Amino acid sequence: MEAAFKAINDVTRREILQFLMQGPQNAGQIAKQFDMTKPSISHHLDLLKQAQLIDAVKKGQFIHYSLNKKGFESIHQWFKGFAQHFEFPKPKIRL
Amino acid sequence: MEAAFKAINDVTRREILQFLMQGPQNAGQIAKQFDMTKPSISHHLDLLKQAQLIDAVKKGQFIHYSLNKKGFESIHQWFKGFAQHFEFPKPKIRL
DNA sequence: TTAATAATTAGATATTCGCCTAATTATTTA
DNA sequence: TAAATAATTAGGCGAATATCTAATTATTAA
Repeated sequence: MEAAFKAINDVTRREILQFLMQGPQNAGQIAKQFDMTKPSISHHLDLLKQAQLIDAVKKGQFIHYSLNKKGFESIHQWFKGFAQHFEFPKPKIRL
Repeated sequence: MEAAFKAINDVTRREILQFLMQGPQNAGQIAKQFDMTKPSISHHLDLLKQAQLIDAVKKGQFIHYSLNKKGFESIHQWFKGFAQHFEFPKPKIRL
């Protein structure tokens, strides 16, 4: 969970996730979307993978990246409690 | 939104949010929960406030902190798109 | 088997982050 | 009004982060 919070705390990585909503893409296609070097993107992909927010599958010399449900679930898990809190606030004591 | 992602990317701040689910608390009560100096906690509270994840109301020499729906909504907003992508079970709660 | 392509790993650097101690501001109490 | 209490602000420091260039690994094509 730690890794997921860390991963989404960066604009570029969040944009990579959004881009991947269009479907799987290889590292080069992803890098092309950003004004940033490939090594930098590669590093971001690594952090997203560590957080299980994306999956990587090697196909020849390409690596196809796609969204991975697991990382999102761990964030969702954390978030759920607060969602409930706002729906069912502690009753205020009435005198 | 930027501020919210930043704010939740820290264990202490996430624990502060959890503690506040019990209800509003002043800065001293919050600081007592953690093995950390008051200035450090004060800094964390500031970041949480910037992210609108908490509210601060001064009552005499005390400042009462409580959860603020707005910050959570901004996270939810981002998350929603991915939830749809994965078709997570629809939440019973809408923020 | 050499060259080209896709991507990562390594190393350096500037910036941000989290924590501390010391000082300051604001409020209440003696 | 002076002392005590609650909390923040200021300044400093080591660790983590984001980015770059250069080098490396792996695969495909000539």
